[in-house]
Amino acid sequence: MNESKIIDVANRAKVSVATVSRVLNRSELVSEKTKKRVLEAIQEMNYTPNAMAKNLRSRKTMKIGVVVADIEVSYFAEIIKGIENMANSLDYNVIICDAQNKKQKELEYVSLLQNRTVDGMIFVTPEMTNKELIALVEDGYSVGVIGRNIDHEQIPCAFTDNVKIARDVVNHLIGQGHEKIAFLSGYADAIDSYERLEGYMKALRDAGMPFVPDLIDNGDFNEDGGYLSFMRLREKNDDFTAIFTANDEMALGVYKACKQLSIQVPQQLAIVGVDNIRLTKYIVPRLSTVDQPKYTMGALLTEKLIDQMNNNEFKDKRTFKVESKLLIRESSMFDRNPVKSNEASQ
Amino acid sequence: MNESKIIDVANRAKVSVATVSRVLNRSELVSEKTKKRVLEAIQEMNYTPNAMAKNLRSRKTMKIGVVVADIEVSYFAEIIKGIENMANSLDYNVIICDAQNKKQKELEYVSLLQNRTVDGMIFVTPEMTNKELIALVEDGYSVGVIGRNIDHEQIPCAFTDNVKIARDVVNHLIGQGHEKIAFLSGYADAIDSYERLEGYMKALRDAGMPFVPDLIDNGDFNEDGGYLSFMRLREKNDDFTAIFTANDEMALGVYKACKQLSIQVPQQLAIVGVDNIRLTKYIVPRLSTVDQPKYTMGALLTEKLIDQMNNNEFKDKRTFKVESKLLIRESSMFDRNPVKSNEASQ
DNA sequence: TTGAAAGCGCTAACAC
DNA sequence: GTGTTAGCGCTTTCAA
Repeated sequence: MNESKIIDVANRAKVSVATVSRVLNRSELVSEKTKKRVLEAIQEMNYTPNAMAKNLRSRKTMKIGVVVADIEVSYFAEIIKGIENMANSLDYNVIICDAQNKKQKELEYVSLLQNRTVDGMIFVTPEMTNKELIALVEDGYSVGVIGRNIDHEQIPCAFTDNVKIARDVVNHLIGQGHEKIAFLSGYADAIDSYERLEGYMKALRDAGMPFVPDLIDNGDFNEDGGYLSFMRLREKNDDFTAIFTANDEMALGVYKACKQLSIQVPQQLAIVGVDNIRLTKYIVPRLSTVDQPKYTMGALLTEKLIDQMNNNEFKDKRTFKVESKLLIRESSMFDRNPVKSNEASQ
Repeated sequence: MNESKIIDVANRAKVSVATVSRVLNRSELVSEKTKKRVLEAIQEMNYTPNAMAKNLRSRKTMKIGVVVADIEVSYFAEIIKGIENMANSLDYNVIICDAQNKKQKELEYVSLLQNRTVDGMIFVTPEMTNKELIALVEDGYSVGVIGRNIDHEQIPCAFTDNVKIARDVVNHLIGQGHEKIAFLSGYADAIDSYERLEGYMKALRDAGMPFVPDLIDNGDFNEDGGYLSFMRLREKNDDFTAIFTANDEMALGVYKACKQLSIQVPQQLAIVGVDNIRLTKYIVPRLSTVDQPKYTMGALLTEKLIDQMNNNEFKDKRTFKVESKLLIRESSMFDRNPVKSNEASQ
């Protein structure tokens, strides 16, 4: 165990602790000669600064927490990579908090912010409400959000245009000749669900198609929820020929149901999801979906949040609206002579 | 921001800081009446203890770090869940360190141990060598390992019997009538690779089958590596009818190659992987694999490590060898009249 | 350019 | 059962 402390290094180098601290943190204030002596002492003693003491004194931890709904879902994993790489490059460490889809856990993780274990926190979860997040910020904590846009001066946000995503998808399905298109929403109260529903309705309206409430149901953003929701949908109305699910996980549930019910995809039912999770390229038929630049959202938001925490504000933008891209694959492309799509391999 | 500190609470409750500290940490030492007053004060002031100060003074952080090779791979994600749930139940927090398959990053994360950001660290990565890990422990740090067995008194380990895994797989393939079975290894120097190779050879020997070096190649535990390795294998020797890949990711690479080369699975080539990652159930044909109780390994090891860090040693076992289970699915089961396997849905 | 010394907020002897 | 107080190891004024 490394038991040596700054005073030991100071003694060995025949300087004061202040000087050692300076070469560690603000070495430009120390003469070359002294610096060299101190560095040697550090080396010889294999000294490592105690982060706890340093954090306490400097009132910073150089850590940010990231609360995700479920670490296993690749949508989150990729965002985390973006966050982590950017944070590391700015000398911050990242604490990943896996809420395992439990709101209770998310709330517990908030205490890491409150007890100063982390300097700031990024939420990538639909569970925390805008109100709760705003309350945290008003309390003085640094918070960033990925996946939605919260209208608050001090909350950096990275997100995609959900309305546009939904419109793109529905327009694509209409273009394929579908006239009855179902929509499988996430949690009814999640902002994503709401915005995607809005885009769905707008696209229908633009095409002069009727809006049928029976063609809509709420899942809960995961596979089982998608399965159950699809089954409910069929009870209400079973003549739709296409379905748009608010995320890929729910689309997997629809695949499962289709298999059980011997429904051919895409011949009898076209399916399109959102997120472009890894699985979508491996299932058969491959799932059409919407790719969100997840890594980019994570990186941009992190850069902004850290900048804000340090009061630099050199990035004047608070929000980052990134472009999503519809990826048309076999699940929604019924064509006996399929052309090679330029997006087929993405 | 919560600016109140323990002295403020003490003043408000008309007690000393020591008493406040006691109700916070060892409340059995405080009278009911006093405790109630203190708790009220805490509530009223919305006080949260400063973790940095607490950590510094108590020389504990109540955090453990987990270094994984790649957070996106579901094999790691599930282990993390096991670690996290056990740790949380013992009042520890978990810092996940995603090495993104870079050894350099893993080394950087070791500094979190050295600077006391975490009390202990769990390595779930083939990259760190036994030697490096032992050096850390000899230096006085608390370290646990998942995925292999390091023969050192102070390193708790959770792992499966890799030799048995390989034997089970190869025996299954032999049982299916295969006589030329290829083996796609991971990194040549990873302990997993070595042990699985050993099991592969033993199974062949037991069956009186020849060992053909040309039927072996080294991938690197990921999809692309599996693809490339399979291609090399075919150059050397293309008459094998079955292939055992040291993990599922590499099997995915083989699937890709088979698709390109129009090789039918399992009719022309049977494939079996290891890990039972989520994807294996979604690809077509579903991949036969070996399930390791990942969640259990994470949980058991964490319990032991934390116990050891606190010098309780109430768990006398240092190593946890958990049972793996061969899951036979369509990728290795060529049968025109397939029976419903009891494991088919796992 | 360097050193002395005052804390950061908390825990845990030790005293009562 | 409760209070007093000395640090935990570090950074940062302030003075030299």
